[in-house]
Amino acid sequence: MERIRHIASHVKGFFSGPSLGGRIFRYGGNQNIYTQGEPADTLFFIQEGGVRLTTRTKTQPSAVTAILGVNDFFGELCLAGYPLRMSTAITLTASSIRTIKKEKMLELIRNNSKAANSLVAHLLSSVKNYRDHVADLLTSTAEQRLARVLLRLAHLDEDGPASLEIPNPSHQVLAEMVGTTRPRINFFMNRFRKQGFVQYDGGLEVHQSLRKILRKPKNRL
Amino acid sequence: MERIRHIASHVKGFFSGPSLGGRIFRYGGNQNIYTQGEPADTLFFIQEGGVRLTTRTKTQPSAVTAILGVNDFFGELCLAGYPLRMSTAITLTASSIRTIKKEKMLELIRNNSKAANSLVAHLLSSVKNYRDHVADLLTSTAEQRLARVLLRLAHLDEDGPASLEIPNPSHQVLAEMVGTTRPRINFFMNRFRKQGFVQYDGGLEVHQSLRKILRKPKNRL
DNA sequence: GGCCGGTTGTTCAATACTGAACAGACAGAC
DNA sequence: GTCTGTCTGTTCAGTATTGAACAACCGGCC
Repeated sequence: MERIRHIASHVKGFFSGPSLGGRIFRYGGNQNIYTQGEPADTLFFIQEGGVRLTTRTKTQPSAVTAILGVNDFFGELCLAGYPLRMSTAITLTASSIRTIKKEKMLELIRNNSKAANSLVAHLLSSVKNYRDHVADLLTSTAEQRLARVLLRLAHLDEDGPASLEIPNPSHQVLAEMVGTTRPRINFFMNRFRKQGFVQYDGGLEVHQSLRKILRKPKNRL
Repeated sequence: MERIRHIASHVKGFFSGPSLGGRIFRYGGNQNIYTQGEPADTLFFIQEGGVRLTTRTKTQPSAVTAILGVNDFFGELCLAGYPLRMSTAITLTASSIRTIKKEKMLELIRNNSKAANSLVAHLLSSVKNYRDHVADLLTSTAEQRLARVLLRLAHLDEDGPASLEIPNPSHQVLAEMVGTTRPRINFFMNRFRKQGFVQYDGGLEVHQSLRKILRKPKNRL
């Protein structure tokens, strides 16, 4: 007799099933889904593609707080009663995204314990991701953070082992993901190219060898 | 007739009630609760005091990924099936902390929809906090991040309006919270003192005027 | 007393990063 | 075509930050 040992992957795919009845929207790359400050009463669920969440603050430049892929939620903060979007959601690539009305979701998690479990599982893994991201931001150099962002973007299309074409974000957007300036991004990208870690023929191609950067200690030219 | 509009504060205090039956432990300041890598099968809930979560990585210095206060959870990742602690939990001040067995918690959220709601509400607010933290790390200077950490620590004892005594963390720990080096912390603390933003007589006293630092643009000596 | 470990205070050269500026490429609008 | 906007590529002076080092202070301990 198996006891339930944890909330986990056996419910992870729950929201990709057809049981939700929400509508599905298709977007091109780099398209706005919602904007910070708009009224918020729906959640979104990524069926295909990728999304970035950007947060503006008063005095500071804007920052990309999350890079999301297939099976990730966003806009979920409206469940906690925030009436307005806390960030701006923009697609990274062509995406298909399911919308779920907040009320429908609340009803689901009240009446369907599988749905509740799935939501909790997602939120827990989301918390873990953010924690890792914070640890990364506190300890890594800008170069390493850029490497991580590129590898993350590459894995949104995950398959090939050696190298991957990725959605082509502008240096400005990369700067907001990494927390640095555009010239700095340009500088690092050139260096990555010279070292053969990325390639630039039409699209951008990220090699797995870029992982070397992550292991590099903080010094040296 | 009121419909339920969101999961929120009406269930936030749920876990501070006596209904859980978990044991309550008391700790002094700066005491280890659990260590990264240990087996994980309990959650913790802060009744009183404060806790920091620290993450070690292989090559990098360690980083403080969360500063938690009253009514916050930690150790919750075991619910998602991680068998080992992903970080080290250490008290900031004398604290009283309720432990809840993972199995008990799973049972609770299956059978008690109020408990499930409370957990989801907590996780959502946790996600929001992490998002804000990430945005902060991406856009602020080390000086501003230190100011934020000090203000956050001050609010753990929240009451007085003008200035607050706070638990006295070493410069080394502050460095791990801010993501910089100890000499840098020392430099900023001296500057804060000269500007009258903090005071140092026995304990550390943080004035609300420290908030000015948060509004300061990036330049100038 | 002396020793120890952990702390603060401080210096410094080497390195990382910012912000502003300017030029060229390219694509769509008119 | 030309204008406009957005992108890459690049330079640079000024500023911020690192990492290592050394001195001094303290509390506990033997």
